[in-house]
Amino acid sequence: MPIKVLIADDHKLFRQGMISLMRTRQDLVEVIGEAETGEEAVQMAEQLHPDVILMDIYMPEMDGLQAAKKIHARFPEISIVMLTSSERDGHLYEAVQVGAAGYLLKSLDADELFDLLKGVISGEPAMTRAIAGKLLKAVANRMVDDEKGEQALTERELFVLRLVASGATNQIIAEKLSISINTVKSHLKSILGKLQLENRTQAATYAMKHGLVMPRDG
Amino acid sequence: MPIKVLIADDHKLFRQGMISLMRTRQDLVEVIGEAETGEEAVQMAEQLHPDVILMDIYMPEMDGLQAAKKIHARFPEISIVMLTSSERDGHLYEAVQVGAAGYLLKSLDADELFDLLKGVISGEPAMTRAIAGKLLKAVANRMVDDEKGEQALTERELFVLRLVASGATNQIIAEKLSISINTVKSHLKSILGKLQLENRTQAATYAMKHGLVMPRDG
DNA sequence: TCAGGGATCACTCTTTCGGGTGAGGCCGGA
DNA sequence: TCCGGCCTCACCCGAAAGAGTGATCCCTGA
Repeated sequence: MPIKVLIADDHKLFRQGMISLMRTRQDLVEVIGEAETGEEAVQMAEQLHPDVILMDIYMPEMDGLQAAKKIHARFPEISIVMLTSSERDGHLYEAVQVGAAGYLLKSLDADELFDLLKGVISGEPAMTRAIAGKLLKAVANRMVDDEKGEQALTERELFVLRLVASGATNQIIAEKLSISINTVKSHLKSILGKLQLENRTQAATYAMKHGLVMPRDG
Repeated sequence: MPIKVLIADDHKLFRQGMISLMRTRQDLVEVIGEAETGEEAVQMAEQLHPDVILMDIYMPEMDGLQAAKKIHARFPEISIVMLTSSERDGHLYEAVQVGAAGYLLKSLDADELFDLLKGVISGEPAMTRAIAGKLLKAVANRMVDDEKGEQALTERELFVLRLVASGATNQIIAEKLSISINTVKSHLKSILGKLQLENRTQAATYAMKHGLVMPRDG
């Protein structure tokens, strides 16, 4: 019995390509559905109960990480494998946190993908060595950070940081969050302190590097 | 005789998917090669002389737009169709200027792609109505020639931009380049003008998005 | 109950940005 | 030869940023 796969990706050409590819390995995998948005992915996961969902991150309406979170909460038996072009570490970490069973890049080879899918249904994580290495480092760094007493950013600070990265001035940020510019400065100072940065420009590049911003192109 | 196609995209899975798709229409198209980087695309265009190149924009080493420019200059008979997920207008305009014969989104349907490819080899532009509409508007607004056209940064400006993205202040940049802070300001003003940005923070995120900064571990 | 952290805000002060304007030297194309 | 772009620099000025200090309110955990 082939592995039942749901493909969630907003690029129709990519979906069609994957379907065409998987048709060459009908013994192993069977695409039982496609979703174009995160919303659709959640609905189809409920209706079709696939074994595995190949989920992109950038999708309209609801991104793949949010969709994965919802699906994993309701159907933990479904293995969700993020299949994306994003090499942002932040996306990887978030994927792990929302319960993804794997994180693969679209630069992967099709045969490797098939191999990893075989493992996934028996509970193995689907990821390349490079990705696994990143996770290890992250865990190690997290421990080091904890010992150092380094603090994570609060929700509010993350929000401010995202806006800073978008190029917004403190005044604009204040208006968007309906708070005073003094508060924005206060948050920003806290951000710079926690991340050991010197100015908003460094904060912006930090945010980009760690995938805290979601550009709608790529 | 099928249309000879070269696929340039850094995502192996996407390339394999496209090849698998095109194999279903062997009467119409034949994939004669793949390229993973812009560099490779230029080389393979020279070696293989395809009829059409399906070119992604984001690629390592050299992006698709630069590659298209080089290829078009040397082999104007090759039709270069940008096949990307970028809905950024700037990319579209730039594509037109480097001589691309078409601009398509990956959200396209495979059958539509095949139809458009048929037209391309007889000289028709490959684009959807939505894209064509954008171009019309741009021409009407004289945006292509007047504003979006000349947005190429000079070497000096690129250098300044990279330093801006690293979080350096104008003073620091001036010291690193051994010029006065006034000159740095002058360059930065020019950068902001060309890229239609408002401040250095936006310039920094722009630099990150366009890979102008050397990626570091972290 | 009390300490501590988070979110909010005010006020001051110095530095940095970024716009405006103008200008000189250099170099390559029309 | 002249025009235009590039790189360089200067001065002015208002706006924005960022450091410093202190304060209030709320919530949570020891």
